[in-house]
Amino acid sequence: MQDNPSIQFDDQRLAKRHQLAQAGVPMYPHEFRRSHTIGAIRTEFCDAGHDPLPEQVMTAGRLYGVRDHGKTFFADLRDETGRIQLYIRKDALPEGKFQTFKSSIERGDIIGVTGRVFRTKVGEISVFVDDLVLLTKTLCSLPEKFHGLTNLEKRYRQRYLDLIVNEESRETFRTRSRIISLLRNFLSGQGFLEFETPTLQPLYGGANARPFTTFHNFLGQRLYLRIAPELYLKRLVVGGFEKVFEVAKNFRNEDIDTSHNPEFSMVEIYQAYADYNDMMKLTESLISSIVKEVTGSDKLAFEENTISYDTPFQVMSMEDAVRTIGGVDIFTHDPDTLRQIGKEKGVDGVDNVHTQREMLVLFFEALVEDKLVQPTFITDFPVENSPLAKSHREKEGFVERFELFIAGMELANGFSELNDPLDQVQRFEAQEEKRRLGDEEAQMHDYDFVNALGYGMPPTGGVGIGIDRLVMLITGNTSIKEVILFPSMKREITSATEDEDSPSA
RNA sequence: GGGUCUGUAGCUUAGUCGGUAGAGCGGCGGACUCUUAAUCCGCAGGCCAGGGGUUCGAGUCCCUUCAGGCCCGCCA
Repeated sequence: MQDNPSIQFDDQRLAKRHQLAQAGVPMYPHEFRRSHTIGAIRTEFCDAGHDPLPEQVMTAGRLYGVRDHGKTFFADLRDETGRIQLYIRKDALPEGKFQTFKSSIERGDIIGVTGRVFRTKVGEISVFVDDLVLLTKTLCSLPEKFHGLTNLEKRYRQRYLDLIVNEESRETFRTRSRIISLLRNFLSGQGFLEFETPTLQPLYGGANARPFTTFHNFLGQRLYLRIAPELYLKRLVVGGFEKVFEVAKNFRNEDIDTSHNPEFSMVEIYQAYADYNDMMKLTESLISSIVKEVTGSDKLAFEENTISYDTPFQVMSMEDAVRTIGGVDIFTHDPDTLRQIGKEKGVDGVDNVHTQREMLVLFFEALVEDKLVQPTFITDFPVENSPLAKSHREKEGFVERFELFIAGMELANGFSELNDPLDQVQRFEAQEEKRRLGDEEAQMHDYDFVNALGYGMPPTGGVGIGIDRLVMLITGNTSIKEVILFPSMKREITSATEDEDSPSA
């Protein structure tokens, strides 16, 4: 049976399965109608006494601890709503059931029980089992009951197993789901419409990143997995939808680390007749309301810090941030002096740039970013780095753009959207020039998009918020892999894949 | 890409100076009708991540491959 080393069924469990089959016990019945979930039993019968209540309940779940006392068993049964103890007595079960249970049903199996609720003499609410039925025989044995599964690689690769045994992990993903649903409610409540735009795109745009490339056989054409939904969502604003958003999976062909996964989730939001100030207001109210709703507090611990999500968040221009936090007043120095200062302060890349504005960005990244622990909007970026943002209404050479930093992480990025089609053409051309010079992450010239702008997009504010990082902050996880159910992992080479042509098949 | 640490039974792990690979949980057999990391007695279970080397002898030392963690670089 175990010829294929990729299959990790447990021989001892296979033997039990065989026993059950011989005895004609159904191992994978089609349904089981519960009268109560475990959580419902706990609420409804919380004041049960030592004598079993008259009412019979039917409930189901996975068996965790099984404590064998000879002619009785105590066992822990768990479903999504909670855990409850079963009290199983030989003399209470139908003829033969006890023996079947004892010999062939074990920890990890999924069973349904019929019984009556009571409280044990040490005070634990339990189900006095009158009958039980096997609902799913498991063939893989569960990790140890006390230490559980701690091996990170295994937790990520076999997330289902992590979820079975690690309540904290289950709680993290429950919270993640809740955050996304609150996000949708928040935006819908303000009149935003949710749309879905292409994931497979003939051109990629909306961010600076290397894409994944694929090929459509029928079209005979190369396609890219989107790096951002931005350019499509703005087409919707051109089309007359004034408040739109998309909860989008983005794909970026870049390295993997504790804050980057090749595919990640982002919500992008666009609002007509709004500017970047409005989008900052929207962003902070969205984030702080989700934090409060999920945790019941506006202060959260993250790493060694306590982060306050009280609004308003701090706002600082990039120039001010570099001056007050980085200690360098960029525009009082010429580029050569800045290069000198940069080298002294360990700022990378100063040899490759020549303007004060470019220096500003480098100084910001090196000296300021990771010091922004409390929620802080950094505003007004140099035009060179922001081909889709509108020029600043007051500061020459800058755009109306902001990024939100929390705990040193970039959490959101938004701007007053560029809607002047000619300006957009020039920005794309500048990007094309960068591409020609070998910048693989410069943006592609999207002619259909500029034509869309040619039909007129109202003044619009937009923002993208990283959902994975938001979940990290709210759940207190410092690795993005802890908040992505199935994080990208390198393929394992098993002996099965090496021995494709062995006679095992 | 660089550095560093890790990989031993299904899981959690011990393994000293290089000398027969040890435990707990889980499993199996036995005892036990209010336990909860149940308890007690007994048993089985290991290609020490893979490959190569040094050695009389390697889980242990060396080289290398694979996978993962962390830090740095790269990257919105």
